Amino acid sequence: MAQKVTPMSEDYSRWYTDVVQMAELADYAPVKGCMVIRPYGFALWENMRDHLDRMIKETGHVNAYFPALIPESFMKKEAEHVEGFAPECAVVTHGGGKKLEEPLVLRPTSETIIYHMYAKWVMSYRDLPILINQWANVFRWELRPRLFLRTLEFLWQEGHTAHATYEEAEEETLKMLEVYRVFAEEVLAIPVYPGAKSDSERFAGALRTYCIEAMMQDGKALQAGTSHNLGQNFAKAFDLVFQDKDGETRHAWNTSWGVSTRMVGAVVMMHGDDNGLILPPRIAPIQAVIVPIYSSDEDRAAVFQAAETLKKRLASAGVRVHIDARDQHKPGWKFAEWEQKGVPLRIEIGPKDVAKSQVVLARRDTKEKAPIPTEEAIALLPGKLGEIQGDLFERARKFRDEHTHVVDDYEDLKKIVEKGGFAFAHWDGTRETEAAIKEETKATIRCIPFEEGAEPGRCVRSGNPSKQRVYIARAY
RNA sequence: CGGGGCGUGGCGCAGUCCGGUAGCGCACCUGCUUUGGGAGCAGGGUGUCGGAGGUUCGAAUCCUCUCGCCCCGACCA
Repeated sequence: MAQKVTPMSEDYSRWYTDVVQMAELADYAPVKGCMVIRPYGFALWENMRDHLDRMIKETGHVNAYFPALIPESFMKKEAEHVEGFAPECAVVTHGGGKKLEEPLVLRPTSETIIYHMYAKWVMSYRDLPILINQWANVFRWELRPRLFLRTLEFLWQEGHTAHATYEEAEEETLKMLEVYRVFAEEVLAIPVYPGAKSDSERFAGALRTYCIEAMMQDGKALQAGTSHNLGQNFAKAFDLVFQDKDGETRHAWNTSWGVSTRMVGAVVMMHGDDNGLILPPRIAPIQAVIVPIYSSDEDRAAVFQAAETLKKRLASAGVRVHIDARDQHKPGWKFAEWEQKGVPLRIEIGPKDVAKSQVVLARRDTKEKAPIPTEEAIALLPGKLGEIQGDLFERARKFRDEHTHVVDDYEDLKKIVEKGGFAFAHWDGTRETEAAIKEETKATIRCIPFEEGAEPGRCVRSGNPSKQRVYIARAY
């Protein structure tokens, strides 16, 4: 630590990398494209994971674990799936000192092995639905890795369900997208646009893909979660059939949905500033850090006693508190370090405070700092954390709204995505137009919203009739 | 896979053009003074100069090969 991060305005990419490393969220591993998630980063991920896990369980799902090694032949059973994932698969060819008869793929996602197993477990409509989630690592051989955003191995949850009808599968797909929206907005304080992906952005093997799209502070889009209605594509490839009420044998309908450690990157890019990370209180590993200030031994003892008492009382009020008891650093150094690490609230206690039964409270996001009577601080702190959570979301939403522009002119669209921001424009719905836009602007159709912009118009690129507006932006 | 940059104490770098005792900052250790926004002084330890060959009396420096990483562009959560 003891260094400053590159200012966001100077170089956004470097700012991001600096923040991640200086906050000790992650570090580069010896293998290119791999990273180590450090304890502080992992604590953050655990908090995110625990919230989401609860939400997934509350919607009726159970956790299980499927293996990371998948027979290569499985990956080839669903045509689109093979084509989509083949280039980024890592393959194990040797084991036990011998060349394997059949190579094993390190899962890039687990549809194939999971539906193979479901096929064994399902006989009748009474066995449906199957609502399973797993927390796992997956591997995708990315050519251009970035900490948390794109690494060869990453952590995620993947839900895989099987249903008796199309309608039920579609309902499940949308239900989980909504879970993700709530998770992003209420837990991570990241506002998102939910919607559907265009055909060319669809998951390999899915009927339809839905997503939530967030806007980072450089105006680029980040896909924060996806939910797929897989139709019967995998059921057909893996003989996942059941006997229905009427005695007929039918293929099941599947869905899958996932959120990954990429979300950690989203939190960094969404809320951070030039002093480092800013964490939403709901997921911050430490919500309030107490920095004791002292010079003489007597002061030190008195200050620490006050700090310990305060810590106990706050902890019993449900606040995650940490006392920075290190002797080797001066208070100013500690202030800077905890700011880099994004701790929402800092509590300073010095001899003057002890004498007056007060503490100094400082907010990470607004930099506000003021003395406050200790009793009052204890009473108001949980609420303060909630207020910060809300303010972060509002600030992010304001930023996003200010950088989302309704456009009807192609030149305007080019300028907007170049500068950083979302264009909300009409699109004729064709693959050709989408490809042309991408070619000419490096921006893609991020999502087709469910309701907003559903009025007829003319495609911003082709001039052909359009049924509705879509979000277009450059993306991570 | 194309373009660019870089490998030298734990970290960040200088030294390489023009070969001649391997240096600086930070960090670390000890001591004293300090402590309300990244402390000061004194003392101390730290290197197969990414690797392999070669040229030379002598290579971090020159030559050949090689490995790795980072950044920017085409694909992806």
